[in-house]
Amino acid sequence: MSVQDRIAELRRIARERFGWSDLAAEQTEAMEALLDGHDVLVVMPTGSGKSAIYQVPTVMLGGPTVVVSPLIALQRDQVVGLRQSEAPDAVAVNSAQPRSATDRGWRAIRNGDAEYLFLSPEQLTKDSVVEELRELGPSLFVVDEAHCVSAWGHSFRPDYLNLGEAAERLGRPPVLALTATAAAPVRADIVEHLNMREAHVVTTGTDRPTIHLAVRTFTDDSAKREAVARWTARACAPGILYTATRKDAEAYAGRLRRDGVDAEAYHAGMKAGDRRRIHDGFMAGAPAVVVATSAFGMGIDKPDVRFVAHASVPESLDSYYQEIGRAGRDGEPARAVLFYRPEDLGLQKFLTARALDADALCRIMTTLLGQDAPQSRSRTAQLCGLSRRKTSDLLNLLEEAGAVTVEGRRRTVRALPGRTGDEAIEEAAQVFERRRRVDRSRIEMMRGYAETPTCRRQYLLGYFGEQLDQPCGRCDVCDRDDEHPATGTGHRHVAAPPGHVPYETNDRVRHAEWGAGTVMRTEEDRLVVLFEQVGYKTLSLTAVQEGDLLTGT
DNA sequence: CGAAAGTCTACTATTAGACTTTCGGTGCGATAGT
Repeated sequence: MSVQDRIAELRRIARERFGWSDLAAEQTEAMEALLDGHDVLVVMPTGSGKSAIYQVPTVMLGGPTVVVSPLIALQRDQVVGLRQSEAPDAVAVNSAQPRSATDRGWRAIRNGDAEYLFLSPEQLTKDSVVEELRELGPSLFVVDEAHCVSAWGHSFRPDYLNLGEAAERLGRPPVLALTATAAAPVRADIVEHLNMREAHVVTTGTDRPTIHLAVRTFTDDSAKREAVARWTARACAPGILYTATRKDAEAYAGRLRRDGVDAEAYHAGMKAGDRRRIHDGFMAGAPAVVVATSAFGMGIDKPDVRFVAHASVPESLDSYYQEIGRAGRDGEPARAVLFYRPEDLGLQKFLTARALDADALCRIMTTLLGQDAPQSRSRTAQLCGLSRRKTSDLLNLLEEAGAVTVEGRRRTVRALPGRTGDEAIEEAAQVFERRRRVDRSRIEMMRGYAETPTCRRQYLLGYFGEQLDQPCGRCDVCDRDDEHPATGTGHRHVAAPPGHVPYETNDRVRHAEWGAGTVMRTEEDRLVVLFEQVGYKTLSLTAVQEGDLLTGT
């Protein structure tokens, strides 16, 4: 089939089976790459038809498509969506449904009555699931919300790091990773842990131009709280107010209700029933405002969210952009306001970079070295007298450090020979230290956004590796400069004349001390470089040039 | 890292201030009890 014929066929399927009158160039580009057997990483805003990229080719390929999805609620939505179309049926396999439903699902897939199978990464750690899938010979392996690999894999949901291995075990079909936002280190994490080969990257711009960006800075905590409550009460609903803690979510929701706002709190400590009620209610129009921790949002595809406010900074610009991206999906103007207090960064430092428990690490290593046979993770936890969670975290660390291997069948762990416990612990500590530095530097980039004297959108897009040549005109910094053009501050964020800065975004460079890195953004007098070993660093251009600090590679 | 709650001290009646401790986010799956 010629390229033109194949694209025509994709369009026909999209139209007749899914009811989509057209496909964007990026969509067909990604579909083509998949059909040619390539691995593909797609970075496109939610609502731009990411799901189509696997849904349409599945019809042509015919084999079942495995879709890894982080939340059971999300799986359910997708299954329902597909059932309502003329497209092939979909099923989900998870622990939240009765055994009989799961059995029915497997039967439907085996008989070819359903072509899409949704499951969590945890399901793919079960031999029975992998065996079953291998016999079926899936034609595509899709990881939805792929930034979770990077955001959660390293500690919260470690099974995300084993998806690459799972894909191998079930026959290694082409791998498709989908996400709305992914800065360079996140993309690298995804490609690495999904074992993607020469991943074809397809991306539309990250920018969401109709979202107005603003930051309001405070030194006093109570003044900030008051401002958050007042601003939110007056803001044009519907909207989401993000808080850093559950307690704050409850407190703000209570305050807003007393002020006559139809607001509800939402966080993971609430009963499942209440969470569902508030989620569904918000989608339908009431409550008008949800005050939530980061638990709220994935799967919220509500077109008319008019604001996303943050009562406190999240842990990275990746999360921040993910969260504000839920505003203004209808293309109408929306606002993103960050209520910023430098001290709030402390909580994020605590949450992302707690200290390494060297003692526990030592215990695990000693225990494993003393075992003749490989052990299961939970057995290891038992032997060491540690929680499963902690054991799993540390085992991942040891695995990344190459001191421990996780073996197929029952995913048992075993210490690799040829290394003493001390060496292994030392190397694991280094891996941990590197990750911590990178996490810290990401928090620093969050600080950078909040404190930048230049256009916010230029800063934000620069973080995601995209250059915006002119100030955006739709952020608080640009607004200020428009209001006071005579003060002469307007020149601050005019891009440097071409040739003035000898580096460009995405240039590969090497620093004598920090090693290899990528230029993420350039300003008149400084540049931000993402180093693989130490994370983001802001360098003064004069220092770089005078000290001859960077060499091109 | 920082906020809030808890405890102690001084020193003399009701509380102010210093010091210490605790707590803080995201979900899967499996299991026990209605």
